[in-house]
Amino acid sequence: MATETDRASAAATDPELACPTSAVVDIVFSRWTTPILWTLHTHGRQRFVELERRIGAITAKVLTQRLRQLERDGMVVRTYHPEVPPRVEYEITDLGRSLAPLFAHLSQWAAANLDQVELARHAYDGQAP
Amino acid sequence: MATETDRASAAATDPELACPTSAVVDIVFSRWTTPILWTLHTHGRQRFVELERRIGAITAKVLTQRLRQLERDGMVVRTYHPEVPPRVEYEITDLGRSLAPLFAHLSQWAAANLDQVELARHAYDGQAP
DNA sequence: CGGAATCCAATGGGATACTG
DNA sequence: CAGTATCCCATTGGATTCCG
Repeated sequence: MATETDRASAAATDPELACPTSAVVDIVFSRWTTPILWTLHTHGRQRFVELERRIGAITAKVLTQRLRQLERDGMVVRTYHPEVPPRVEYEITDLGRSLAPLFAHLSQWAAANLDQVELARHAYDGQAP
Repeated sequence: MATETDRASAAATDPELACPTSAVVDIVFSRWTTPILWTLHTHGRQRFVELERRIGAITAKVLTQRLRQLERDGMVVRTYHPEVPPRVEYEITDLGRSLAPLFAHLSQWAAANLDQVELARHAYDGQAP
């Protein structure tokens, strides 16, 4: 709900006016979302702890938050198994999988240009400390 | 400088271990960077105030910060003209322009799938408030 | 196990005022 | 004009504890 409210407040404070990609960025490129989607994509359906361990540096709290957001955006499905101990599994959806070419494009750009960024940084840092 | 230090601390706390695209995300998809690059790409070389006005909601402080970062990463060149009043022009570099296909891919994905995200959100919000 | 709740420190970003 | 400096608030994220 609150669709037009969202849009209104977003248009008031967000960069969407100046850039048509901003909406996607907020959905897909929030912090930790790419590692989560990547892990779910490459390792398939898995439990909460598995995700936690594979990603490594993330805390349980933040992982939960990001998974909730991804679930709400339709990128991930959460399956709760009422057992003892409880078991929860996460899986990437077709919508989430549709990002795969985009991610490939991204890592391709990285492979081709990341060293140029490094060079630019060294040049910038080395001229006026 | 501090390259290996950067890498070490990044590997300790960042999601790079789990996702090869994280490095790019930090460079390209930080807040406000896509509107800035988009504006520079579509309107060409322009002054600080022009950027400020076109992007709209951004403050001068934040715009300066982001421009500095983009300059350091080699995405933007800053040209200072020592006049009165001073004049500063910003322009996108070839490296920055190399992101154009990626941005196109992004907005293409948005056009095709953003409504699905909306639907997922409504479904999620409408089931268990 | 998979969280939710609480507390707390760090960071980011806005508003304002000032300067070369 | 193009910032820098300062203050301040809101949000984020970490650590910890507790629960079904």
